[in-house]
Amino acid sequence: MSKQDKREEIVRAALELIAEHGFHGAPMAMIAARAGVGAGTIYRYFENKDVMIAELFRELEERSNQLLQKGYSIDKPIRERFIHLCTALIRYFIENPLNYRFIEQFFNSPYGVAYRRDKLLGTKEGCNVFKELFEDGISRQVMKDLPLVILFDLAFGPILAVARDHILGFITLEDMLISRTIEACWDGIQRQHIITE
Amino acid sequence: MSKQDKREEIVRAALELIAEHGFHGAPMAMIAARAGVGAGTIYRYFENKDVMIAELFRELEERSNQLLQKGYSIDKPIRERFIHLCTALIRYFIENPLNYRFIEQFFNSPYGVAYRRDKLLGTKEGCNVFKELFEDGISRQVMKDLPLVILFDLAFGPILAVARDHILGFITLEDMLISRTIEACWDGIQRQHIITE
Amino acid sequence: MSKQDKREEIVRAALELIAEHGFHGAPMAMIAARAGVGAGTIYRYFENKDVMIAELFRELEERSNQLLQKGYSIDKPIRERFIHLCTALIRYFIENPLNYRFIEQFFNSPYGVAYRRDKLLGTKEGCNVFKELFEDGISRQVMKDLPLVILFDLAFGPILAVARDHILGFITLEDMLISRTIEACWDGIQRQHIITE
Amino acid sequence: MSKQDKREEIVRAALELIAEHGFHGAPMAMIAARAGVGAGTIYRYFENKDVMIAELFRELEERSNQLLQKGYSIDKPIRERFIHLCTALIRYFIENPLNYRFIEQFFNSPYGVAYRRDKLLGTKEGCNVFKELFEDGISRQVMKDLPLVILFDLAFGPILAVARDHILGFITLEDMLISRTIEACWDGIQRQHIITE
DNA sequence: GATGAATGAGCGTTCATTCAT
DNA sequence: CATGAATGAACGCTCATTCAT
Repeated sequence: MSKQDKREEIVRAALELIAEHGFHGAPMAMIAARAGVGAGTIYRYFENKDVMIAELFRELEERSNQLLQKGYSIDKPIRERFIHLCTALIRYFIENPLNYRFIEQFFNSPYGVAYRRDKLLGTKEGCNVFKELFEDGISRQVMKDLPLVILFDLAFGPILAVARDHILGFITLEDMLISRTIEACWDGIQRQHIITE
Repeated sequence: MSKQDKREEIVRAALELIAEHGFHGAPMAMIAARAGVGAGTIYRYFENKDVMIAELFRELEERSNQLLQKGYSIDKPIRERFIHLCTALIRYFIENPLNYRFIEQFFNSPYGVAYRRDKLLGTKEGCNVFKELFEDGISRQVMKDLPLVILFDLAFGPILAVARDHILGFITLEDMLISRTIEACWDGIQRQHIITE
Repeated sequence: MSKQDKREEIVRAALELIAEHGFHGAPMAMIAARAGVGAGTIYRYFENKDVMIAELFRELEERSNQLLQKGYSIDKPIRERFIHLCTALIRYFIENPLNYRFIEQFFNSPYGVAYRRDKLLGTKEGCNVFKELFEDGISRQVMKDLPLVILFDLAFGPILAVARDHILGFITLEDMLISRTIEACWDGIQRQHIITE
Repeated sequence: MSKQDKREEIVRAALELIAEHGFHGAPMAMIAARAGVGAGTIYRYFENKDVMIAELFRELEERSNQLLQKGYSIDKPIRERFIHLCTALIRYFIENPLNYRFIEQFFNSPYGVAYRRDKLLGTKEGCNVFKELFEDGISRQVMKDLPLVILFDLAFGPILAVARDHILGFITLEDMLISRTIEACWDGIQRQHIITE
């Protein structure tokens, strides 16, 4: 097995086990066993468990970011762009439930808080299409003029929640339902128009 | 210290430590120490750690449910009822950040999944004002005709998210912002009217 | 409940629970609960758990000794006396399985070793009919001229074993079988006669 | 220290401490300390304490069974075979007092009861020379026609008892005494002949 | 005197990490 | 390098004993 393969195997095993059993239910020895490597070997690739988890997340994020970009164009209308991104995101979660579960674990942990702090407040910019979109949406007066953080919450709150509920089997998200859910999110985010009875 | 006080201290200590460090970061010995009691004492009040956590959640839930009901009337319009409940909920979280953090931990754990399963699918009814409200909203054609689970996600997703972000210091939710956020949630949930440019 | 009654209840509860679950499976709190007294109360009657167990044994021994003496006469032939005592002993065990189980536990523990040391080597004499019987049997040349300890083992070894196996349900000791078992013990202990084909 | 040595050390330490202080008086940490290994190391060799004890017993049993078979022939007379086995057994116990004490502890515990149940009632046959011998003895009308269980008790009851008393220092079993004790056991078990004064 | 809540040392067991091979 | 056996601190939990009421 090549060095790269070995790393790949460790990452895969860790993702699976953490997604299935949580951080605390996935001992390093078990991860090593599933990866088909020695327990000590993991430490050649990752300084320790925390670092491994953080790096794993980073890799998932990168890959999912690339996915979101596919077919995405900054030239299309805000609404279309929003729907495109959200749909892609839900699809990604539904098709990769392990990834979803891992990401969920990650966010609901001290790692996640630090990560979000960096993302929202820090200078670690550049990579976030959503941020761009929301800033665009606000400045063009298509979206509500709310703090960015809240727009994020209005979008990601429901999206993560429905993905979770689908994965847990509480609902079945077929295309129509995904679409209607995202429309609802959009309704929450968009600047409301004058309404006539 | 009276028996009731001791239990109170344990509950407070557990809540604090679990909120701060998560279930796994809050060993029984640490909880005991913070409560100012012996390690064995906790087991006079709770059968084991799992039971303690479940009971703690149940108590929080009960108290918060009572709070939500205050000033709530089934006779008022759906929208008003929705805003009342959501506002009360966000306020409760903001004013009791430890409770929020604990509840968050609880939901993001096997306990929480089982709990949600009971709540959403099971027959364990009666206590949930939100469920009532959403069913009412759908049948009166005020809310979108989406599965209950999704309406829940459209409401709680953002609410929990903004509460978290406030508690983490990413935003400051003053009254106006709370109000506007909830309005946005409502926009997502309500059936959209015919719009004129 | 009178003081004497209370003590009685504690003794009964301790006997039952220790017989059923062993010394380590019978916590003081459980004994107190079954006796219907407070946990601290036990310590008014017994200095600690060890002392309680020792005293419990002493009481059982005394009562069983009295039972063995019933209908026993030093004037009857050795063989008859042996059979009388052994039969009474087996009967006692069978009819009081809890007592048997407790005594067994006691002997198979540090207490039992110390007790036996006292009984066999020490000066703590006087109360033991068996010792008298065996010494009598040896001096009258009816029993084999073996060390007292070994005669004890030849008699009690099988008796305790069959009682145990009856209580565990491995055999059913009806009268005939008891009688034949004791005869076999006697055959082992008695001086063997000249044999003709 | 090699892997095999380490296991050996653990087994030795466990045997010693359990023999000396009983199962409950031999904590895993103490066993580890005496074996000169870390506490967790034991669990690399044994799933848990119960399994360790059971396996330890199995190993002792196997070795002692092999010992008993040495020089044993099914073609010799019943009596001779009986004496051979019993002598070997007592010798084994006397020369390995720790093994004796451990085995005693084992039998006087839930493990032992289950084991005996299997051995006596179950179908787990094949390995037991004594059972074979007794069945042979009965069918050839050399031994008393008593249930197998009782024959076991008549033989093992005294043997275990004298071994114990030797180990505890209550008697000293030199060859002659061993021989005479076993003869006495045989007298108890054998079918008695017609006797002339 | 009687109580039973409180104690905390001690238990069996786990697991992130190290390091000799 | 890769390994996986070894480690030991830390966990959840029990229970003999104490002592304020």
